[in-house]
Amino acid sequence: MSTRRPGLRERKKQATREALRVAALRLALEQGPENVRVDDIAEAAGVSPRTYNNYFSSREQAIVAAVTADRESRIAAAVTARPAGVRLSDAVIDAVVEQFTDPGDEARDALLMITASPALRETYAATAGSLAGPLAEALVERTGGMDRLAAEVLAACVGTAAKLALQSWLSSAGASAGGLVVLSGSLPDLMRAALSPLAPALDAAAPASPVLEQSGDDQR
Amino acid sequence: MSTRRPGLRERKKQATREALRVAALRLALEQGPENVRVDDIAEAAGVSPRTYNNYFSSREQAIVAAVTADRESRIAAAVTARPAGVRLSDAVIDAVVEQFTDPGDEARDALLMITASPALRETYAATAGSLAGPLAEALVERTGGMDRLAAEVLAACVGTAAKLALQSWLSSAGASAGGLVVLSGSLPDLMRAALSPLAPALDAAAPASPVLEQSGDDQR
DNA sequence: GCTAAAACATGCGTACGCGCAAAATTGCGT
DNA sequence: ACGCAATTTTGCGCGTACGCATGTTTTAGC
Repeated sequence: MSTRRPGLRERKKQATREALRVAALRLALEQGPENVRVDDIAEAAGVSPRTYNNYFSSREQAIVAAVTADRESRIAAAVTARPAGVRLSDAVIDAVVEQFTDPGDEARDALLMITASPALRETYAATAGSLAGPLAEALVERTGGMDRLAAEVLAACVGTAAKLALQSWLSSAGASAGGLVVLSGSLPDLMRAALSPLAPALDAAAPASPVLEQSGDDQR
Repeated sequence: MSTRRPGLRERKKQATREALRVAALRLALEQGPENVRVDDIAEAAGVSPRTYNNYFSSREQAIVAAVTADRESRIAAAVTARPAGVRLSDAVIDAVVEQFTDPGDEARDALLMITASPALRETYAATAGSLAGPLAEALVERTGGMDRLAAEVLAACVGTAAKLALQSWLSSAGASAGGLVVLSGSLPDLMRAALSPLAPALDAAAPASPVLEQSGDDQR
């Protein structure tokens, strides 16, 4: 009675998804992203090509998913894990920067590959825009009842800023008319710079109920 | 005394693009969005199917483009056109709301159709996220030298907020686990509500605006 | 334990997205 | 006016995305 809840069916689904992620990443690393067809990935994962598209709607998604995986929920968790005293903006920015700038895993070479392929870059950057859901939840929880729409908006904006930072960092080219210009800088610095314009909005949205909990409410 | 000389070549390009937009919208309205193939649109516009994809990278884009067209530049123009005294947040919010909530044209039925099709809804909402470029330019110009990255970030966030507002407005369904919940409201109100959390960030980013400062605090 | 319902995997067929290279069109110099 | 260079259009082909129908597995109900 230990591993009950997920149900056998759901576990198989997750296993298949995992297998596809792993296979996609491995093949992409071995043969280069452009030389991998979905049929190859499906075959390596032991499923039919059609099944692949039941899990990922594009070839790049599977490869990138192997790196991003559950980053969204990790960020949300990191936000709620911050001590209650720190300002909301600091909590959010630190959490996002921490989760994005720490490849940690063996994903280093994977990130290198993603950097090299425009299609993968775009998909990778797009994942940053998808952290809205869990983060919004975390915002509501942390502020003790922030306006729901405001939380959604701010979470989505954080994702947008992170996405911009990633794009800037990954670009180094294609800065044509109206494009971004400034690069040069480490990813943590760049991401902080991209997120800092949002700090006033985050702090301004937190005043709903300044309930103080365990320790002192004042910080720094 | 006519307009500039974009060159005959460029005019033909715009004409082709226009023809594709019009044809796509007309066919979609007549036969329903799902019953229109790109070949049909291309044929109606008098070009080859391959040429279609030189102008639009998806079937939905052409249909939606007939409605959105040059909304991005109109918003940017509206921002710069606001008198210099008003706060940046008011200028931006008013401009965005004004441009998004005025279908004006005969696009009313088109919007109705877009509302009905999930694929079109997504593409339509995505256009909101694409107003970043011109708007960032307008922000820099209006504030007289805002940080470039900050301008990009804030412009993109305005687009994100507008996109969220549109999605909420267009949804009325599919609010499953973690999704948005409360809707019910006119689009202008909804969009103002979605944009207001960003007001502090916008005002904080305006460096030197020694003008009137009213105590209006729309943020509770 | 058996049966019905639901969910999933798979094959097939259609349409789409786009890279590539040849053909057509336009811009410009002389 | 002519021809060359740049740009655009077009046909072709490959790989992808997905709806639909079917067989198979899992869950639910009795």
